[in-house]
Amino acid sequence: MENCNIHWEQKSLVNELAQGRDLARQLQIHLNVPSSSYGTRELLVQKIILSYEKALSMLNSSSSASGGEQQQPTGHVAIRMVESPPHSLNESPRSEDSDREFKDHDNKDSSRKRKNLPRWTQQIRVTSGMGLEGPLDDGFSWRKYGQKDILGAKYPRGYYRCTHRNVQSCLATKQVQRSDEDPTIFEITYRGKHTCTQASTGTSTPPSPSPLQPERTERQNNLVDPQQKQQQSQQHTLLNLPEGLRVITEGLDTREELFPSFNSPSPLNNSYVGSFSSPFAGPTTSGTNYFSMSQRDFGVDQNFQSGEIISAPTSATNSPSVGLDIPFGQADQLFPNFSFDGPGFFS
DNA sequence: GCAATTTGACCGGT
DNA sequence: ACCGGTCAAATTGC
Repeated sequence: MENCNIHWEQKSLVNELAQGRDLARQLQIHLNVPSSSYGTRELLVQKIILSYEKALSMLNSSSSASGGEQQQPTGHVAIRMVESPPHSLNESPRSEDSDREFKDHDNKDSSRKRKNLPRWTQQIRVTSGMGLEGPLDDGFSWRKYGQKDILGAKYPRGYYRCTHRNVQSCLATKQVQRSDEDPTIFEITYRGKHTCTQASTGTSTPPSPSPLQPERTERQNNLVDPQQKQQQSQQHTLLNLPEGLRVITEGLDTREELFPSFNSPSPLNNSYVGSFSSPFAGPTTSGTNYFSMSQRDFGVDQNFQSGEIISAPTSATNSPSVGLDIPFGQADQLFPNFSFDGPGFFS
């Protein structure tokens, strides 16, 4: 008897999710149609949100008997995508970065300069209580290779590259800069797509959380340094994280599909379970859309405890090497955990 | 002892 | 010349 009930609920849930997906598709179409009005889009967004909210509530009521704190405990992670200035990317053959190592060898024809690599920015606000580990941990293994004081910036900028750069020539890098105004905000600029297969490393990278060490040049001892400790998960134990994830997509008129999974009927785990969180919770971003997603299906890092992620896709270019890539190829990087490999990371 | 981080130097673009 | 990004030797942590 109970099974029937559960089945029914599952069906409803799937239904709801499918509806949300369809709505999202519609929205995508609308985004591509310039004639589409904001109102229409807004409506679609509302519908999507509603749909996800329903789904989430179903999940909450039925399963998740554990605690029921599926919604939004104390922490939130808000992601804000802001379209960044066009940044005319002239594909000048010669470009900035000094990859001596690569350059010296045989870089003549391979114009795969880092300039051509996709690039976007993510702003993360860390709310009290949460270690910075959370938002700063995006599921990838980064290795710090530099730190620089930036002109006009109060805090130094950290430079990170993929740990597997040498072994797998993964050119992904990122920069972490703390906002001087809001020390709770970290601006993380990603560059390049991860070509490495991290999760498979035999040696389980210890999730060794690097202790938060204060930067030397800092003036505030309150805040911790942008230290990334990533851990690759060999097993995507998709724990249902109680955290709520607020995604603020702002000015996302990029025709690019940031969320390819939304419209791709791929049988994979595209099942995004999400719900809309009441607007009150959100910052002032007017005209932005909030998604609150439970992380269960995203395998989102549990470290995301509280904090807001305000992300802004910056100029991105297709990586020449990966012709068939998603335009921005960032969906999987912005939300590395959302894809397949959930950071199994410790507990 | 190894691996990651620190930190000053170096390099290239503007 | 300045500035941002990277390298690599030294240092630190595990």
